[in-house]
Amino acid sequence: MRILLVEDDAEVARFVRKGLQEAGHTVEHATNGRDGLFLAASEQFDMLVLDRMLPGGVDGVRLVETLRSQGNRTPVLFLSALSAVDERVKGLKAGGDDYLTKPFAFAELLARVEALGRRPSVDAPATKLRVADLELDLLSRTVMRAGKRIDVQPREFRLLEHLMRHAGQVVTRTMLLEKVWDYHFDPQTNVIDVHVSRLRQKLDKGFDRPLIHTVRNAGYMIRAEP
Amino acid sequence: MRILLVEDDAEVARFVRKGLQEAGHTVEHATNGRDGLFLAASEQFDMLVLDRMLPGGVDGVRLVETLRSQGNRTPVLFLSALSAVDERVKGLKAGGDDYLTKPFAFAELLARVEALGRRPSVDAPATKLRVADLELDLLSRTVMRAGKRIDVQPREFRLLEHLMRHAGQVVTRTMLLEKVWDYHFDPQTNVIDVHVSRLRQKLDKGFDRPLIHTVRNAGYMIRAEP
DNA sequence: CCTCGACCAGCAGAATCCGCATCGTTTTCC
DNA sequence: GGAAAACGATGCGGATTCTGCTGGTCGAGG
Repeated sequence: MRILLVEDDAEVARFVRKGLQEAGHTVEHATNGRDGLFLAASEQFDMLVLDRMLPGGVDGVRLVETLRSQGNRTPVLFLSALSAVDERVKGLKAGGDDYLTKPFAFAELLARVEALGRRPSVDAPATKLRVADLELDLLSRTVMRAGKRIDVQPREFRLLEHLMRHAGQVVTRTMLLEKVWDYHFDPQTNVIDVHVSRLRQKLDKGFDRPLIHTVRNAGYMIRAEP
Repeated sequence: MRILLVEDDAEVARFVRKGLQEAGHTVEHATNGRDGLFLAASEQFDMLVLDRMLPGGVDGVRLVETLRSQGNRTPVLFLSALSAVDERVKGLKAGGDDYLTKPFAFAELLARVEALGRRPSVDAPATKLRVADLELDLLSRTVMRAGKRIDVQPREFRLLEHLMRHAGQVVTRTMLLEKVWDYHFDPQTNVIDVHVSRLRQKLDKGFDRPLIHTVRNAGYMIRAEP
Protein backbone atom coordinates (compact mmCIF):
# COMPACT_ATOMS: atom_id res chain seq x y z
CA MET A 1 0.00 0.00 0.00
CA ARG A 2 1.02 3.56 -0.64
CA ILE A 3 0.66 5.53 2.57
CA LEU A 4 1.02 9.23 3.25
CA LEU A 5 2.28 10.01 6.73
CA VAL A 6 1.81 13.55 7.96
CA GLU A 7 3.66 14.00 11.22
CA ASP A 8 5.81 16.81 12.52
CA ASP A 9 7.53 14.92 15.31
CA ALA A 10 10.65 13.56 13.64
CA GLU A 11 11.09 10.77 16.13
CA VAL A 12 7.58 9.42 15.77
CA ALA A 13 7.74 9.81 12.02
CA ARG A 14 10.90 7.80 11.73
CA PHE A 15 9.47 5.08 13.91
CA VAL A 16 6.20 4.81 12.03
CA ARG A 17 7.76 5.05 8.63
CA LYS A 18 10.27 2.36 9.33
CA GLY A 19 7.67 0.00 10.71
CA LEU A 20 5.27 0.46 7.84
CA GLN A 21 7.99 0.00 5.30
CA GLU A 22 9.12 -3.17 6.95
CA ALA A 23 5.57 -4.40 6.65
CA GLY A 24 5.89 -3.91 2.91
CA HIS A 25 4.21 -0.56 2.41
CA THR A 26 5.42 2.51 0.60
CA VAL A 27 5.50 5.60 2.78
CA GLU A 28 5.60 9.24 1.79
CA HIS A 29 6.18 11.73 4.53
CA ALA A 30 5.12 15.32 5.03
CA THR A 31 6.03 17.30 8.11
CA ASN A 32 3.28 19.87 8.10
CA GLY A 33 -0.36 20.18 7.20
CA ARG A 34 0.08 22.35 4.18
CA ASP A 35 2.45 19.97 2.42
CA GLY A 36 0.37 17.02 3.52
CA LEU A 37 -2.76 18.48 2.07
CA PHE A 38 -1.04 19.29 -1.17
CA LEU A 39 0.32 15.78 -1.53
CA ALA A 40 -2.90 14.11 -0.53
CA ALA A 41 -4.86 16.17 -2.98
CA SER A 42 -2.51 15.85 -5.90
CA GLU A 43 -1.37 12.25 -5.69
CA GLN A 44 -3.03 8.95 -5.17
CA PHE A 45 -2.63 7.23 -1.80
CA ASP A 46 -4.26 4.20 -0.35
CA MET A 47 -4.34 5.73 3.08
CA LEU A 48 -3.37 8.73 5.14
CA VAL A 49 -1.89 8.56 8.61
CA LEU A 50 -2.28 12.00 10.11
CA ASP A 51 -1.09 13.63 13.22
CA ARG A 52 -4.01 15.44 14.73
CA MET A 53 -2.03 18.52 15.64
CA LEU A 54 0.22 19.95 13.02
CA PRO A 55 2.21 23.14 12.63
CA GLY A 56 1.47 25.61 9.91
CA GLY A 57 -2.18 26.51 10.08
CA VAL A 58 -3.54 23.27 8.62
CA ASP A 59 -4.07 20.69 11.34
CA GLY A 60 -5.20 17.12 10.84
CA VAL A 61 -8.90 17.73 11.17
CA ARG A 62 -8.79 20.68 8.86
CA LEU A 63 -6.84 18.63 6.35
CA VAL A 64 -9.42 15.87 6.31
CA GLU A 65 -12.30 18.26 6.05
CA THR A 66 -10.72 19.90 3.07
CA LEU A 67 -10.04 16.62 1.36
CA ARG A 68 -13.51 15.34 1.96
CA SER A 69 -15.04 18.52 0.68
CA GLN A 70 -13.10 17.89 -2.50
CA GLY A 71 -14.64 14.46 -2.80
CA ASN A 72 -11.47 12.64 -1.78
CA ARG A 73 -12.43 9.53 0.12
CA THR A 74 -9.02 8.14 0.96
CA PRO A 75 -9.13 6.37 4.33
CA VAL A 76 -7.67 8.43 7.15
CA LEU A 77 -6.19 7.25 10.42
CA PHE A 78 -5.56 9.88 13.05
CA LEU A 79 -2.62 9.63 15.36
CA SER A 80 -2.77 11.98 18.28
CA ALA A 81 -1.70 12.89 21.74
CA LEU A 82 -5.12 14.40 22.25
CA SER A 83 -6.76 11.44 23.86
CA ALA A 84 -9.98 12.89 25.23
CA VAL A 85 -13.18 11.31 23.99
CA ASP A 86 -14.28 14.65 22.61
CA GLU A 87 -11.18 14.91 20.50
CA ARG A 88 -11.57 11.44 19.15
CA VAL A 89 -15.18 12.06 18.32
CA LYS A 90 -14.24 15.30 16.63
CA GLY A 91 -11.64 13.57 14.48
CA LEU A 92 -13.99 10.82 13.42
CA LYS A 93 -16.85 13.22 12.77
CA ALA A 94 -14.62 15.32 10.57
CA GLY A 95 -14.24 12.39 8.24
CA GLY A 96 -11.52 10.33 9.84
CA ASP A 97 -11.86 6.58 9.70
CA ASP A 98 -9.92 5.65 12.79
CA TYR A 99 -8.26 7.39 15.69
CA LEU A 100 -5.33 6.07 17.64
CA THR A 101 -3.95 7.92 20.63
CA LYS A 102 -0.30 8.33 21.53
CA PRO A 103 1.44 6.57 22.99
CA PHE A 104 0.54 3.55 20.91
CA ALA A 105 1.93 0.13 20.15
CA PHE A 106 3.18 -0.16 16.64
CA ALA A 107 1.54 -3.55 16.26
CA GLU A 108 -1.81 -1.92 16.80
CA LEU A 109 -1.11 0.87 14.35
CA LEU A 110 -0.17 -1.66 11.75
CA ALA A 111 -3.24 -3.78 12.42
CA ARG A 112 -5.46 -0.75 12.10
CA VAL A 113 -3.75 0.47 8.96
CA GLU A 114 -4.20 -2.91 7.38
CA ALA A 115 -7.78 -3.15 8.53
CA LEU A 116 -8.44 0.13 6.78
CA GLY A 117 -6.59 -0.95 3.70
CA ARG A 118 -8.60 -4.12 3.45
CA ARG A 119 -11.74 -2.36 2.43
CA PRO A 120 -12.52 -2.32 -1.24
CA SER A 121 -12.30 1.43 -1.57
CA VAL A 122 -10.90 2.63 -4.81
CA ASP A 123 -9.63 -0.21 -6.85
CA ALA A 124 -12.54 -2.59 -6.57
CA PRO A 125 -12.68 -4.41 -9.89
CA ALA A 126 -15.69 -3.64 -11.96
CA THR A 127 -18.33 -6.29 -11.72
CA LYS A 128 -20.60 -4.78 -14.32
CA LEU A 129 -19.99 -3.18 -17.66
CA ARG A 130 -22.57 -0.85 -19.08
CA VAL A 131 -23.11 0.77 -22.44
CA ALA A 132 -26.33 2.71 -22.77
CA ASP A 133 -29.09 0.32 -21.67
CA LEU A 134 -26.93 -2.71 -22.21
CA GLU A 135 -25.53 -4.27 -19.10
CA LEU A 136 -23.08 -7.12 -18.71
CA ASP A 137 -22.64 -8.67 -15.30
CA LEU A 138 -19.27 -10.39 -14.94
CA LEU A 139 -20.30 -12.17 -11.77
CA SER A 140 -23.48 -13.80 -12.91
CA ARG A 141 -22.27 -13.97 -16.50
CA THR A 142 -25.48 -12.34 -17.51
CA VAL A 143 -26.41 -9.89 -20.23
CA MET A 144 -29.37 -7.54 -20.03
CA ARG A 145 -30.67 -4.99 -22.44
CA ALA A 146 -33.35 -2.57 -21.31
CA GLY A 147 -33.84 -4.71 -18.23
CA LYS A 148 -34.55 -7.84 -20.21
CA ARG A 149 -32.30 -10.81 -19.89
CA ILE A 150 -30.48 -12.07 -22.96
CA ASP A 151 -28.84 -15.46 -23.21
CA VAL A 152 -25.45 -15.53 -24.85
CA GLN A 153 -23.01 -18.33 -25.42
CA PRO A 154 -19.56 -18.38 -23.88
CA ARG A 155 -17.71 -17.15 -26.91
CA GLU A 156 -20.30 -14.49 -27.53
CA PHE A 157 -19.92 -13.40 -23.95
CA ARG A 158 -16.18 -13.04 -24.32
CA LEU A 159 -16.64 -11.14 -27.53
CA LEU A 160 -19.15 -8.78 -26.01
CA GLU A 161 -17.06 -8.29 -22.90
CA HIS A 162 -14.11 -7.31 -24.99
CA LEU A 163 -16.14 -4.89 -27.04
CA MET A 164 -17.63 -3.32 -23.94
CA ARG A 165 -14.30 -2.97 -22.23
CA HIS A 166 -13.33 -0.84 -25.18
CA ALA A 167 -16.63 0.90 -25.65
CA GLY A 168 -16.33 3.87 -27.95
CA GLN A 169 -13.13 2.53 -29.46
CA VAL A 170 -12.66 0.58 -32.61
CA VAL A 171 -11.67 -3.01 -31.96
CA THR A 172 -9.83 -4.60 -34.84
CA ARG A 173 -10.32 -8.11 -36.06
CA THR A 174 -6.78 -8.93 -35.16
CA MET A 175 -7.36 -7.79 -31.60
CA LEU A 176 -10.46 -9.93 -31.39
CA LEU A 177 -8.69 -12.96 -32.76
CA GLU A 178 -5.97 -12.48 -30.17
CA LYS A 179 -8.07 -11.71 -27.16
CA VAL A 180 -11.28 -13.61 -27.73
CA TRP A 181 -10.17 -16.55 -29.79
CA ASP A 182 -6.58 -16.84 -28.62
CA TYR A 183 -5.64 -17.18 -32.26
CA HIS A 184 -2.27 -15.80 -33.10
CA PHE A 185 -2.81 -16.14 -36.80
CA ASP A 186 -5.49 -15.41 -39.32
CA PRO A 187 -7.86 -18.36 -39.68
CA GLN A 188 -8.80 -17.12 -43.15
CA THR A 189 -12.46 -17.49 -42.39
CA ASN A 190 -15.22 -15.19 -41.26
CA VAL A 191 -15.57 -16.53 -37.74
CA ILE A 192 -15.70 -13.07 -36.33
CA ASP A 193 -18.35 -11.83 -38.69
CA VAL A 194 -20.50 -14.77 -37.80
CA HIS A 195 -20.28 -14.21 -34.08
CA VAL A 196 -20.79 -10.50 -34.38
CA SER A 197 -23.83 -11.23 -36.45
CA ARG A 198 -25.19 -13.54 -33.79
CA LEU A 199 -24.55 -11.01 -31.09
CA ARG A 200 -26.37 -8.38 -33.11
CA GLN A 201 -29.37 -10.59 -33.48
CA LYS A 202 -29.57 -11.02 -29.77
CA LEU A 203 -28.70 -7.51 -28.68
CA ASP A 204 -29.86 -5.12 -31.33
CA LYS A 205 -32.80 -6.87 -32.91
CA GLY A 206 -35.97 -5.13 -31.88
CA PHE A 207 -34.24 -1.94 -30.80
CA ASP A 208 -34.17 1.14 -32.95
CA ARG A 209 -30.73 2.23 -31.76
CA PRO A 210 -28.17 -0.42 -32.53
CA LEU A 211 -25.14 -0.58 -30.27
CA ILE A 212 -22.74 -2.62 -32.35
CA HIS A 213 -21.33 -0.67 -35.24
CA THR A 214 -19.23 -1.79 -38.15
CA VAL A 215 -16.19 0.24 -39.02
CA ARG A 216 -15.37 -0.67 -42.56
CA ASN A 217 -11.91 -2.00 -43.16
CA ALA A 218 -11.11 -1.57 -39.50
CA GLY A 219 -13.25 -3.62 -37.14
CA TYR A 220 -16.16 -3.09 -34.78
CA MET A 221 -17.14 -0.67 -32.11
CA ILE A 222 -19.78 -0.68 -29.45
CA ARG A 223 -21.38 2.52 -28.22
CA ALA A 224 -24.69 4.28 -27.93
CA GLU A 225 -24.24 6.92 -30.63
CA PRO A 226 -24.26 5.73 -34.24
CA MET B 1 -28.35 1.92 9.21
CA ARG B 2 -29.27 -1.61 10.12
CA ILE B 3 -26.94 -2.81 12.83
CA LEU B 4 -26.54 -6.21 14.40
CA LEU B 5 -25.44 -6.10 18.00
CA VAL B 6 -24.06 -9.30 19.47
CA GLU B 7 -23.58 -8.86 23.18
CA ASP B 8 -24.30 -11.15 26.09
CA ASP B 9 -24.21 -8.56 28.84
CA ALA B 10 -27.81 -7.40 29.08
CA GLU B 11 -26.93 -4.09 30.66
CA VAL B 12 -24.41 -3.09 28.00
CA ALA B 13 -26.71 -4.33 25.28
CA ARG B 14 -29.60 -2.21 26.47
CA PHE B 15 -27.38 0.82 26.71
CA VAL B 16 -25.87 0.46 23.26
CA ARG B 17 -29.10 -0.46 21.61
CA LYS B 18 -30.93 2.48 23.03
CA GLY B 19 -28.22 4.91 22.04
CA LEU B 20 -27.93 3.63 18.51
CA GLN B 21 -31.65 3.67 18.05
CA GLU B 22 -31.84 7.23 19.27
CA ALA B 23 -29.24 8.09 16.68
CA GLY B 24 -31.65 6.79 14.08
CA HIS B 25 -30.36 3.28 13.46
CA THR B 26 -32.16 -0.01 13.45
CA VAL B 27 -30.71 -2.50 15.87
CA GLU B 28 -31.08 -6.25 15.98
CA HIS B 29 -29.72 -8.00 19.00
CA ALA B 30 -28.29 -11.47 19.56
CA THR B 31 -27.04 -12.65 22.92
CA ASN B 32 -24.62 -15.32 21.80
CA GLY B 33 -22.22 -16.10 19.03
CA ARG B 34 -24.20 -18.84 17.43
CA ASP B 35 -27.31 -16.76 16.97
CA GLY B 36 -25.23 -13.80 15.92
CA LEU B 37 -23.46 -15.77 13.25
CA PHE B 38 -26.69 -17.15 11.96
CA LEU B 39 -28.26 -13.72 11.72
CA ALA B 40 -25.22 -12.11 10.21
CA ALA B 41 -24.91 -14.82 7.60
CA SER B 42 -28.55 -15.01 6.68
CA GLU B 43 -29.62 -11.38 6.75
CA GLN B 44 -28.24 -8.16 5.42
CA PHE B 45 -26.72 -5.70 7.88
CA ASP B 46 -24.80 -2.52 7.36
CA MET B 47 -22.60 -3.24 10.31
CA LEU B 48 -21.93 -5.64 13.14
CA VAL B 49 -21.09 -4.57 16.68
CA LEU B 50 -19.62 -7.61 18.36
CA ASP B 51 -18.62 -8.41 21.84
CA ARG B 52 -15.24 -10.03 21.67
CA MET B 53 -16.06 -12.68 24.23
CA LEU B 54 -19.29 -14.50 23.84
CA PRO B 55 -20.87 -17.53 25.40
CA GLY B 56 -21.67 -20.59 23.40
CA GLY B 57 -18.54 -21.63 21.58
CA VAL B 58 -18.60 -19.01 18.88
CA ASP B 59 -16.78 -15.93 20.12
CA GLY B 60 -16.45 -12.66 18.27
CA VAL B 61 -13.24 -13.47 16.47
CA ARG B 62 -14.50 -16.82 15.35
CA LEU B 63 -17.69 -15.23 14.15
CA VAL B 64 -15.84 -12.72 12.00
CA GLU B 65 -13.50 -15.30 10.58
CA THR B 66 -16.41 -17.43 9.53
CA LEU B 67 -18.22 -14.54 7.92
CA ARG B 68 -15.17 -13.40 6.05
CA SER B 69 -14.46 -16.87 4.81
CA GLN B 70 -17.93 -16.82 3.32
CA GLY B 71 -17.10 -13.65 1.49
CA ASN B 72 -19.22 -11.50 3.77
CA ARG B 73 -17.55 -8.13 4.10
CA THR B 74 -19.92 -6.38 6.45
CA PRO B 75 -17.97 -3.91 8.60
CA VAL B 76 -17.32 -5.18 12.09
CA LEU B 77 -16.66 -3.19 15.24
CA PHE B 78 -15.41 -5.11 18.23
CA LEU B 79 -16.44 -4.13 21.69
CA SER B 80 -14.43 -5.72 24.39
CA ALA B 81 -13.18 -5.75 27.91
CA LEU B 82 -10.02 -7.35 26.62
CA SER B 83 -7.98 -4.23 26.23
CA ALA B 84 -4.49 -5.56 25.73
CA VAL B 85 -2.77 -4.58 22.53
CA ASP B 86 -2.46 -8.20 21.57
CA GLU B 87 -6.17 -8.67 21.81
CA ARG B 88 -6.90 -5.64 19.75
CA VAL B 89 -4.46 -6.73 17.10
CA LYS B 90 -5.97 -10.17 17.09
CA GLY B 91 -9.44 -8.79 16.56
CA LEU B 92 -8.38 -6.54 13.73
CA LYS B 93 -6.31 -9.22 12.07
CA ALA B 94 -9.22 -11.60 12.14
CA GLY B 95 -11.12 -9.25 9.90
CA GLY B 96 -12.52 -6.70 12.31
CA ASP B 97 -12.59 -3.09 11.17
CA ASP B 98 -12.40 -1.36 14.51
CA TYR B 99 -11.88 -2.27 18.14
CA LEU B 100 -13.19 -0.33 21.08
CA THR B 101 -12.40 -1.34 24.63
CA LYS B 102 -14.79 -1.28 27.54
CA PRO B 103 -15.47 0.91 29.32
CA PHE B 104 -16.19 3.30 26.51
CA ALA B 105 -18.02 6.54 25.98
CA PHE B 106 -21.12 6.10 23.93
CA ALA B 107 -20.29 9.19 21.92
CA GLU B 108 -17.14 7.50 20.70
CA LEU B 109 -18.91 4.28 19.86
CA LEU B 110 -21.41 6.22 17.83
CA ALA B 111 -18.72 8.21 16.08
CA ARG B 112 -16.87 5.03 15.19
CA VAL B 113 -19.99 3.26 14.04
CA GLU B 114 -20.82 6.15 11.79
CA ALA B 115 -17.28 6.40 10.51
CA LEU B 116 -17.52 2.76 9.50
CA GLY B 117 -20.91 3.28 7.96
CA ARG B 118 -19.61 6.06 5.77
CA ARG B 119 -17.54 3.65 3.76
CA PRO B 120 -18.83 2.78 0.34
CA SER B 121 -18.05 -0.81 1.01
CA VAL B 122 -21.49 -2.05 1.82
CA ASP B 123 -22.82 -2.85 -1.60
CA ALA B 124 -19.64 -4.20 -3.11
CA PRO B 125 -20.39 -7.83 -3.83
CA ALA B 126 -17.66 -10.26 -2.99
CA THR B 127 -15.60 -11.19 -5.98
CA LYS B 128 -13.52 -13.79 -4.23
CA LEU B 129 -14.27 -16.49 -1.72
CA ARG B 130 -11.49 -17.89 0.37
CA VAL B 131 -11.14 -20.87 2.67
CA ALA B 132 -7.65 -21.45 3.97
CA ASP B 133 -5.37 -21.51 0.94
CA LEU B 134 -8.23 -22.20 -1.42
CA GLU B 135 -9.45 -19.25 -3.41
CA LEU B 136 -12.35 -18.99 -5.77
CA ASP B 137 -12.58 -15.98 -8.04
CA LEU B 138 -16.12 -15.32 -9.17
CA LEU B 139 -15.03 -12.90 -11.86
CA SER B 140 -12.52 -15.01 -13.68
CA ARG B 141 -14.32 -18.20 -12.71
CA THR B 142 -11.02 -19.48 -11.49
CA VAL B 143 -10.03 -21.74 -8.63
CA MET B 144 -6.63 -21.66 -6.99
CA ARG B 145 -5.19 -23.72 -4.19
CA ALA B 146 -1.88 -22.69 -2.66
CA GLY B 147 -1.39 -20.32 -5.56
CA LYS B 148 -1.76 -23.00 -8.18
CA ARG B 149 -4.55 -22.84 -10.68
CA ILE B 150 -7.07 -25.65 -10.77
CA ASP B 151 -9.46 -26.25 -13.63
CA VAL B 152 -12.99 -27.14 -12.68
CA GLN B 153 -16.06 -27.71 -14.76
CA PRO B 154 -19.12 -25.51 -14.54
CA ARG B 155 -21.11 -27.74 -12.28
CA GLU B 156 -18.11 -28.34 -10.08
CA PHE B 157 -17.65 -24.62 -9.88
CA ARG B 158 -21.22 -24.09 -8.75
CA LEU B 159 -20.88 -26.85 -6.22
CA LEU B 160 -17.68 -25.43 -4.83
CA GLU B 161 -19.07 -21.93 -4.75
CA HIS B 162 -22.02 -23.09 -2.76
CA LEU B 163 -19.86 -24.98 -0.32
CA MET B 164 -17.57 -22.00 0.14
CA ARG B 165 -20.41 -19.58 0.66
CA HIS B 166 -21.36 -21.74 3.60
CA ALA B 167 -17.87 -22.49 4.79
CA GLY B 168 -17.87 -23.99 8.24
CA GLN B 169 -21.46 -25.08 7.91
CA VAL B 170 -22.85 -28.41 6.90
CA VAL B 171 -24.51 -28.31 3.52
CA THR B 172 -27.11 -31.02 3.10
CA ARG B 173 -27.65 -33.02 -0.02
CA THR B 174 -31.08 -31.57 -0.38
CA MET B 175 -29.69 -28.07 -0.29
CA LEU B 176 -27.17 -28.94 -2.96
CA LEU B 177 -29.78 -30.52 -5.19
CA GLU B 178 -31.86 -27.37 -4.87
CA LYS B 179 -29.18 -24.78 -5.26
CA VAL B 180 -26.63 -26.41 -7.51
CA TRP B 181 -28.71 -28.74 -9.60
CA ASP B 182 -32.05 -26.92 -9.49
CA TYR B 183 -33.62 -30.26 -8.75
CA HIS B 184 -36.66 -30.06 -6.56
CA PHE B 185 -36.80 -33.78 -6.11
CA ASP B 186 -34.46 -36.62 -5.30
CA PRO B 187 -32.94 -38.09 -8.45
CA GLN B 188 -32.28 -41.33 -6.57
CA THR B 189 -28.76 -41.42 -7.86
CA ASN B 190 -25.38 -40.47 -6.49
CA VAL B 191 -24.80 -37.42 -8.67
CA ILE B 192 -23.67 -35.42 -5.70
CA ASP B 193 -21.23 -37.99 -4.45
CA VAL B 194 -19.70 -38.17 -7.88
CA HIS B 195 -19.16 -34.48 -8.19
CA VAL B 196 -17.88 -34.11 -4.68
CA SER B 197 -15.50 -36.90 -5.42
CA ARG B 198 -14.26 -35.16 -8.55
CA LEU B 199 -13.84 -31.91 -6.68
CA ARG B 200 -11.86 -33.65 -4.03
CA GLN B 201 -9.53 -35.15 -6.55
CA LYS B 202 -8.82 -31.73 -7.93
CA LEU B 203 -8.68 -29.77 -4.70
CA ASP B 204 -7.48 -32.03 -1.97
CA LYS B 205 -5.31 -34.55 -3.77
CA GLY B 206 -1.71 -33.90 -2.94
CA PHE B 207 -2.44 -31.83 0.14
CA ASP B 208 -2.17 -33.21 3.63
CA ARG B 209 -5.03 -31.11 4.98
CA PRO B 210 -8.21 -31.82 3.09
CA LEU B 211 -10.76 -29.02 2.94
CA ILE B 212 -13.87 -30.91 1.94
CA HIS B 213 -15.26 -32.95 4.77
CA THR B 214 -17.99 -35.51 4.86
CA VAL B 215 -20.58 -35.25 7.57
CA ARG B 216 -22.15 -38.61 7.80
CA ASN B 217 -25.88 -38.73 7.37
CA ALA B 218 -25.92 -35.00 6.88
CA GLY B 219 -23.96 -33.72 3.94
CA TYR B 220 -20.69 -31.99 3.31
CA MET B 221 -18.76 -29.10 4.75
CA ILE B 222 -15.78 -27.13 3.61
CA ARG B 223 -13.34 -25.65 6.07
CA ALA B 224 -9.73 -25.67 7.12
CA GLU B 225 -10.02 -27.61 10.37
CA PRO B 226 -10.81 -31.31 10.11
C1' DC C 1 -22.44 -0.17 -62.33
C1' DC C 2 -18.96 -2.95 -60.38
C1' DT C 3 -16.30 -4.74 -56.71
C1' DC C 4 -14.99 -5.83 -52.32
C1' DG C 5 -16.04 -6.27 -47.73
C1' DA C 6 -19.57 -7.47 -44.65
C1' DC C 7 -23.66 -10.14 -43.33
C1' DC C 8 -26.61 -14.16 -42.55
C1' DA C 9 -28.79 -18.87 -42.54
C1' DG C 10 -28.06 -23.46 -42.15
C1' DC C 11 -25.36 -27.43 -41.23
C1' DA C 12 -22.59 -30.76 -39.33
C1' DG C 13 -18.63 -31.97 -36.64
C1' DA C 14 -16.87 -31.93 -32.19
C1' DA C 15 -15.87 -31.12 -27.71
C1' DT C 16 -17.39 -30.75 -23.45
C1' DC C 17 -19.88 -32.14 -19.96
C1' DC C 18 -22.82 -34.74 -17.19
C1' DG C 19 -25.20 -38.28 -14.99
C1' DC C 20 -25.72 -43.23 -14.18
C1' DA C 21 -24.40 -47.85 -12.99
C1' DT C 22 -21.23 -50.52 -10.81
C1' DC C 23 -18.01 -51.87 -7.83
C1' DG C 24 -14.89 -50.86 -3.90
C1' DT C 25 -14.18 -48.81 0.74
C1' DT C 26 -15.26 -47.10 5.20
C1' DT C 27 -18.24 -46.58 9.15
C1' DT C 28 -21.74 -47.91 12.28
C1' DC C 29 -24.37 -50.73 14.96
C1' DC C 30 -25.84 -55.04 16.61
C1' DG D 1 -16.82 -59.76 14.01
C1' DG D 2 -20.03 -59.28 10.51
C1' DA D 3 -23.75 -57.23 7.99
C1' DA D 4 -25.83 -53.24 6.37
C1' DA D 5 -25.75 -48.57 5.33
C1' DA D 6 -23.41 -44.66 3.73
C1' DC D 7 -19.98 -42.94 1.07
C1' DG D 8 -16.16 -42.94 -2.66
C1' DA D 9 -14.10 -43.92 -7.20
C1' DT D 10 -14.17 -45.01 -12.15
C1' DG D 11 -15.59 -45.86 -16.92
C1' DC D 12 -18.78 -45.14 -20.28
C1' DG D 13 -22.62 -43.57 -23.21
C1' DG D 14 -25.35 -40.11 -24.48
C1' DA D 15 -26.89 -35.69 -25.23
C1' DT D 16 -26.74 -31.01 -25.13
C1' DT D 17 -24.50 -27.29 -26.53
C1' DC D 18 -21.45 -24.89 -28.98
C1' DT D 19 -18.71 -23.52 -32.74
C1' DG D 20 -16.70 -22.76 -37.12
C1' DC D 21 -17.31 -23.15 -42.10
C1' DT D 22 -19.61 -22.83 -46.53
C1' DG D 23 -21.96 -20.51 -49.79
C1' DG D 24 -24.90 -17.24 -51.20
C1' DT D 25 -26.72 -12.35 -50.64
C1' DC D 26 -26.45 -7.53 -49.49
C1' DG D 27 -24.85 -2.92 -49.64
C1' DA D 28 -21.53 0.76 -49.44
C1' DG D 29 -18.14 3.20 -51.88
C1' DG D 30 -15.65 4.25 -55.84
